[in-house]
Amino acid sequence: MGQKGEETRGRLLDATRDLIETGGYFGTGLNQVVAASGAPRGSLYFHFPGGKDQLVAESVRRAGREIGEVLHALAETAPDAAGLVTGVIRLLGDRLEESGWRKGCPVATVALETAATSDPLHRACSDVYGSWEEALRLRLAADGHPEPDDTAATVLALVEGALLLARAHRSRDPLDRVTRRIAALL
Amino acid sequence: MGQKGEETRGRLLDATRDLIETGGYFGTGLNQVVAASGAPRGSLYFHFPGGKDQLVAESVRRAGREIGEVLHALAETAPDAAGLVTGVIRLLGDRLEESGWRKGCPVATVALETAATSDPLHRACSDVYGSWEEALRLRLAADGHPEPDDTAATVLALVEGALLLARAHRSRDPLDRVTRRIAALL
DNA sequence: TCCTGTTTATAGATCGGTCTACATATTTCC
DNA sequence: GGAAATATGTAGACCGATCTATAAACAGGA
Repeated sequence: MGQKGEETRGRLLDATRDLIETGGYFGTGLNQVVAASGAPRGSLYFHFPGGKDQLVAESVRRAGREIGEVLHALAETAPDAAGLVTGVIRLLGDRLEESGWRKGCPVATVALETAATSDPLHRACSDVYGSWEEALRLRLAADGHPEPDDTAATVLALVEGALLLARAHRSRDPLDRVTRRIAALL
Repeated sequence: MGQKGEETRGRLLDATRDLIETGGYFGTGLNQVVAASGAPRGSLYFHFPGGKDQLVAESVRRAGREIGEVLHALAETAPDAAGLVTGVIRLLGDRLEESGWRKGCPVATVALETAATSDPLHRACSDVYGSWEEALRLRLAADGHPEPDDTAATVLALVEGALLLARAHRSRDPLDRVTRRIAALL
């Protein structure tokens, strides 16, 4: 495989991740991916023989892993569950605003577009959300929360919904409002 | 304008609405719209000279109005805010499951895809979400809720997030979990 | 020379959008 | 009242651009 090969592969995944976050699965063309990554067209199909689906699925999983790591790090350092959640929202809000309302949740758009059509992509998105929810659940359970399962799902839904609304309105307002009311759930 | 013309126009909007709900803006081709509606290609550009953007924007607003009417009807009949929210979730959940996880929120996918790129589409999505939030806020205020503004935004985010997760997992589970925890916010 | 790992070039389909021709109402004018 | 003129839609072929995917050519080391 070689070092150069791995690097090209990584550049393709990073470029894909950036582009799908803004435009989703159908809104991102492989021409854009090739142009943004600097890799030649054929390399894409060498590294991802499964084509666009494989490329996007791996990008989704990679993005999910990255955010998952941030989540775990915050879960270690935050004083309580409320601090964890508000910390995540602030971090994601900063990223969203700095990117000009382009970068919200890297999974959401693809998840909605492919929910009913593509099995491998649907599975990738489902797995990522599952892992995030599990991270939340663990911290809630460790804190002795009475309903860790339902609350983890609810908090994840709340954060995803707030990110969606923030992008739709191009404003941090929904994130701020949700932050102010989150304590009622925890 | 004529009766026939209005009917063709409506068929185009309905077909578009169905298709974008499943595949989003970029995932829906005008060929599909033309095929599904039965209208010829020329009629599309006669009724929607603004092209795809105008067609989709009007479809989003129409879908938003329809759900808004359901929301207002439920706000009149539900005994309290909790009943209103759980009623909405049950209704949307039924629709989602019956459609094979295709029909969640008719606005969400387009909102995410076009948040940073298309102004008219972004505005249409933003307006629809704003109208739904306002309907919630009015009912919360009428019930004497202490924080109607923040809570309306939070509840809307929660429902949208739960619909997103339900589609991602192809399961009602997130909707059920959120329903069980919603009382803590109201 | 041959194989492995890349890269270029291109194929074939589909995209959104425009064009002209045609059918059907509706209005105008004698 | 009835024909001519105008407005309102319908219909589908067609355009260049772009899409994903493949096939053929290329480089460098054993």
